[in-house]
Amino acid sequence: MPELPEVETVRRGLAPSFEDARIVRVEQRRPDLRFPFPERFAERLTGRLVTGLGRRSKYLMADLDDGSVLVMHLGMSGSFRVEMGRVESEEPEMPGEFHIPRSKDPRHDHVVFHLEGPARPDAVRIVYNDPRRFGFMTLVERAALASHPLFEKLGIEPTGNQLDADLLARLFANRKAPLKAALLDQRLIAGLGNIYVCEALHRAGLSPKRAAGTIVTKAGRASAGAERLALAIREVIAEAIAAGGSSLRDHRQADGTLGYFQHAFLVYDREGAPCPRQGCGGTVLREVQGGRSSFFCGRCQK
DNA sequence: ATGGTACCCTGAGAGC
DNA sequence: TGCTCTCAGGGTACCA
Repeated sequence: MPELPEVETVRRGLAPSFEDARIVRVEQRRPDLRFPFPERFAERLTGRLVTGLGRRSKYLMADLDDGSVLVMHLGMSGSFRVEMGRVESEEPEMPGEFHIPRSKDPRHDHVVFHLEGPARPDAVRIVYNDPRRFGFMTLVERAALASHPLFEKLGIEPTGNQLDADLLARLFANRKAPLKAALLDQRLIAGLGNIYVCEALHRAGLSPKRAAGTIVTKAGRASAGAERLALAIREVIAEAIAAGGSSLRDHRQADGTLGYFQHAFLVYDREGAPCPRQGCGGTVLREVQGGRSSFFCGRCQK
């Protein structure tokens, strides 16, 4: 499901169950997802205390008390759900109790973490479900994280003020790849995906097909477009996180609730709709770039 | 180094 | 109903 706002939403949903809990058992139900699980995966996790749950780009990382980090990526279709108590029974939920999401398709429940922790009186299970199996999990020593192949080339987070027009200009200078491709390049900016790139480009009034280097002036300075783009990226990401991410195809968050940012999409998956920009009058188009759909207004995105 | 493509996998929805 | 086709929020390997 995940771009950065969805992964951050998952992190916040899982943190109360994961943090300060002990992993008492791990069910690893197949040898691989996108990649093989590491050797002795379940064994290395069993007995560990989870000291924190973080996020870098689209990766979730659970810090463990032995100095290792459980790194998890959701791919396209991965999701977690939290189960508490006797979820298999038909007992009605207690009033005011959490909604307990049942598995949509238990065949794709690939990993189950059994936890004991202080957050809730009941034992907790965290279940990873991933029909397409583009997600993966691995274990990395914390001291080796920065130099790990997954992380060493990752670009900056599109949150906070670090991403400004000048940095964007530096990253994109002289690049001939389209803006769409440059924004999706995780080595430049880490965490953007197809939806939020489409949305940010529309907000900034920039065409996804325009060469990335053209948002830099001849003098090597950030253009007005670069200013708008940096702002648009930070805003759309912040708004999406605040909304609990986007829930496409009924994809639920860890606590069973749905994010609602999909209702704020201005162009994504809106081919043929009138451009929502005031006074534009254009139409939202869909064109494939690099094998993925770009949604944009052909009139106001230059 | 840079940019483009094919491919990994399953499920949902459209069209016939 | 059932078939076939296309598409899907990601990333990597490999090519020119």
